[in-house]
Amino acid sequence: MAQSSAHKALELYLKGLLGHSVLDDDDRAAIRSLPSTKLQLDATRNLSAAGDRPANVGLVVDGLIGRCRKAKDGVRQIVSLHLPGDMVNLSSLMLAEAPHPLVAMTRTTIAQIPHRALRDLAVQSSAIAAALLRDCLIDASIVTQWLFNIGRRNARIRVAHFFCEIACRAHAKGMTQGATFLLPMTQEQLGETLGLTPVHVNRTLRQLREEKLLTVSRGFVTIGDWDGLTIAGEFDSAYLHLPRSGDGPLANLCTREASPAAPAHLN
Amino acid sequence: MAQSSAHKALELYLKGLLGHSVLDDDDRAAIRSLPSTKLQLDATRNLSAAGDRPANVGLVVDGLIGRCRKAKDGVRQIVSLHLPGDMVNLSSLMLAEAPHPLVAMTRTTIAQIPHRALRDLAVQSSAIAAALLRDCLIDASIVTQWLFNIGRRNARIRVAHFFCEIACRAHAKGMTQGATFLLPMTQEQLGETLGLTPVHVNRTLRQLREEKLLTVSRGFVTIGDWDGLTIAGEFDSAYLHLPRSGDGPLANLCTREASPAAPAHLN
DNA sequence: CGAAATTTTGAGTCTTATCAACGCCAGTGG
DNA sequence: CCACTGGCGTTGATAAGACTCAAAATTTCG
Repeated sequence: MAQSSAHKALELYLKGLLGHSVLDDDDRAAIRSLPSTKLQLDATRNLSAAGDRPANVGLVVDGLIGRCRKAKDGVRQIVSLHLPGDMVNLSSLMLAEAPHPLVAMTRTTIAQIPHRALRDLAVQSSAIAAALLRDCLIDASIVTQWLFNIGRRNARIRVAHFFCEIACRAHAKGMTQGATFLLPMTQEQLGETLGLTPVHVNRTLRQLREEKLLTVSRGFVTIGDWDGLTIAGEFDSAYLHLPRSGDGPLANLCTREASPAAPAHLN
Repeated sequence: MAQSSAHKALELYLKGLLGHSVLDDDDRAAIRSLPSTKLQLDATRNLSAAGDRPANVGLVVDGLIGRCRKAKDGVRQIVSLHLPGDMVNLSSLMLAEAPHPLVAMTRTTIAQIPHRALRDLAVQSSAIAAALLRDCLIDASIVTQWLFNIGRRNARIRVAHFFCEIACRAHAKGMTQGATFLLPMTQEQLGETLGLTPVHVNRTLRQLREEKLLTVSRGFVTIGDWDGLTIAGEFDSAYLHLPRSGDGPLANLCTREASPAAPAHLN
């Protein structure tokens, strides 16, 4: 199972790249055969730095991982979240930076891919280089959206928007079942992501539940009213750069405007 | 003056690239001779979108410009600021995205550089490609820092941190005179940048002024106590990826820890 | 089953937002 | 030269949203 999961994650990652970039058969094969070594991150749900001067990028195989920044007093802000099939710290390939510590939200396994291997690929194939770069830029686009949300929107909009985003991203990876998907985060971790206290997250979730928009229970999110949630979250998925509806069966959740026809999968 | 300023801006931009990347003489010459056309942005200090599907990137020649995101109700969040010698929308080279509207904080002139020209350069020289990429990633690093600040820090820290950052960036470009530099932003624009209301910005600035840390008047910022300001702003310039102290006379403002010896230029 | 973590709820406080008014300053036009 | 104007900065009063502290209820896990 270990080896096969890393393959599955690479396949997922490749699928993501194909959503915004064109890669020929050689490129695809090269990505599929990228070498990697497994790394298990703590079941303790707590902070765990992964390498101080990373010589690897991480591919999430299983679980859920975030990058975070920490203030001296220990307060944290999670600045990005990575589902299985997402790459973490890809930018470390090109920019030597003090790596943001990683937080595993739950027991998480990562396939570490050596910088060396990815660099070789990027040199061989400019299409792969471009695809990786776009992946970085999309990450940045998401951070920008989060900045907007936290800077200008109240707790209810923030929380609703967040679940819209994760729903879209999970759906694009085929990780939703109907209107439900797994999101193993505590309310404290949600707070660290959304710039809120856990108590306020709790109250906001209650409010959204009472409005029949959304239920969160035991790490599972169930969306009760997709249209309502996108309106509550003022959500427009464009910044995620997912393929348009025409591009595949998975895309119809994430049309730019929450079109009435969209939430077919939410029944 | 028109033509020469564009040259000066390119020179400044090149200097910035050299802070984190190695470029040989050919590369430098190629960048210096990049073609551009001037664009004047409004003196009205208000929103002005620059091109819907940009075929250019923008190089700030003069003035101050921001990217922003806007909510339906018109509330804005400025997600990045660009001083003269900074590139705007560089990521549009590689990622076709709904361009963030640009806001000119004051009368601003931009040298528009065609995508085509930059792409050619990047293809010719992988060193240039890498340098441009790093520039994008540094932008993203700044956005991430802002996300942290807005998500987790109160108004006083945010404001102090912001002025530390701008001081460092202006200083790296040789745009400070002693402890003073130009920052032609209204308090409303500061609020849109920091996720605060203009009224609260005003009160926070007063507080910092009373603490003798900082004075803002008529678009000029004067730092009264650099060490105090970095402490108040919990500032560590690492995320800016400016050259270290050893790399040149301009760098000593921005040592990672606000070392007692650092603020030589602030006297 | 019991311990620890997490979620939920309540009460009170604080930071920040909102609303409103006034003063200052630069530019304009008589 | 001066009144007028509009944008911006400043200040006050009040309200709202989010935080803090605390404790109880629930779930998770050994």
